Amino acid sequence: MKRILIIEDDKKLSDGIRLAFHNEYSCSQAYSLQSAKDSFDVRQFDLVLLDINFQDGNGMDYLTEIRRESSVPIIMLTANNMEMDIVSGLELGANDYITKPFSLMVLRARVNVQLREDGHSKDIFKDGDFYFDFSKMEFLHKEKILDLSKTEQRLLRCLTDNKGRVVNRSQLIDEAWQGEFEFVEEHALIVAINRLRKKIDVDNQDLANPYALA
Amino acid sequence: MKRILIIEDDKKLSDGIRLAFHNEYSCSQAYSLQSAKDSFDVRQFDLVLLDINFQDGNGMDYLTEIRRESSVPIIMLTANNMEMDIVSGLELGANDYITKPFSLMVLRARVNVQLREDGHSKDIFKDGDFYFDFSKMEFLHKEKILDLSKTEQRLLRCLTDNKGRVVNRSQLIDEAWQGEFEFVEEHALIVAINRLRKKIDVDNQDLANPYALA
DNA sequence: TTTTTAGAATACAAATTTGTAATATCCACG
DNA sequence: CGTGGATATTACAAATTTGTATTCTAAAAA
Repeated sequence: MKRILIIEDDKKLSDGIRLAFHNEYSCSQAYSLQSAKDSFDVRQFDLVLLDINFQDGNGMDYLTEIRRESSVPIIMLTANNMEMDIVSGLELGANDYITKPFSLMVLRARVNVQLREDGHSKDIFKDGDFYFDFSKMEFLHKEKILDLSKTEQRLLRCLTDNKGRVVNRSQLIDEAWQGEFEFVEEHALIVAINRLRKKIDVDNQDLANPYALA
Repeated sequence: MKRILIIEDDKKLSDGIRLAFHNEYSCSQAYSLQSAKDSFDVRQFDLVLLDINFQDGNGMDYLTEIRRESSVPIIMLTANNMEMDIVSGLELGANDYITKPFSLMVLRARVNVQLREDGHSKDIFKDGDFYFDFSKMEFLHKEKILDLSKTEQRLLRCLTDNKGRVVNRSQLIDEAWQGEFEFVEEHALIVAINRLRKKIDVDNQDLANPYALA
């Protein structure tokens, strides 16, 4: 279960969030900036909800501090709906900015967006028995790890980015050899594709017949 | 320059956005769903701004349609600030949802979040002369491409994810060998790190002295 | 049917990557 | 100073990846 750190001095609100997320996420709570710093390492979390106004400091400063050492998704959660606050929050590295009062449903939806593994995000591809996480270099078919070489990964990326489409050769070549293809003959692509197919070993039409005449 | 497709039937607004983005992004405009479908291939864009209410259909349906074939970032741009619309927009695969009226500054900030390459995003690391894009498998040092092997990439990922910190061996081992390390002796890690260092060839303290005793 | 052509499959050598071992270096501690 | 422990470096062989050549197959054209 993914872990969320709620840094929010309004205990009612904080508890409400934790309760609302109870089934989906494992929440930890800090009621002040200092206690957040003392008790938690943001790196241990998959997402941080961060308020701005605290007795003991400014959440925006803490945002900056976090961003110096981590790129954990951060959603600012605040009553300040001043344009400038939103803009600077996002520019300082926040991933989203929600102004109070907000609905827990909407908050949940926005949290889900940050944590999505549903294939709607750029780097995760999900289809049938396949699960590819390009950013983690994790390629699964029915839970089984596919060990792909670098070119295979690049080809696969090009194919999944164009799911349902016929990808022509030059596209695949561009993706896999990025400009260094002058030194290689086109037939290498065929072989590379062939090897990729063998590894993923499917008759999945999308992947098995991935390109057409250039 | 990154390309944005604005699908919005309010021409004033659409033009306003294009104008506001003029210096940063290259915008194309569609004033109806049909013209968007006819004239553009969303795949050619880095981001889509999508309204919901059109004469000729529902933006939400088009969102779903796009998501069947592409994971291009999509920001819904709409007067509907009904909770349920927001929730379902995000669930259907939108990356953000902005309700009209909105400030162009805020819109810009939210667009920038989606397109950020500033190292605040999970998969891009930027520091000094280094630029690593893990999701694209692109590793640069002063514009020069670093050709990293699979384990090197994984180790680097572990190190950049923990920038500024000392990473202990077991962490690196977990990241690079993901559970298959029983068959390998620990010294392999040392050698792998060594090779990585040689490739990135630096005395950058962060990277050159990356781990401590387990 | 035969021919032609594009693509698939196999084989093999060159290049790269990877694990292990052997050796060298560094540094804290006595 | 040395010695011991830890890390660094180098070397080498095994495994993997990759490019090219060759053969095979299938389907369209003649």
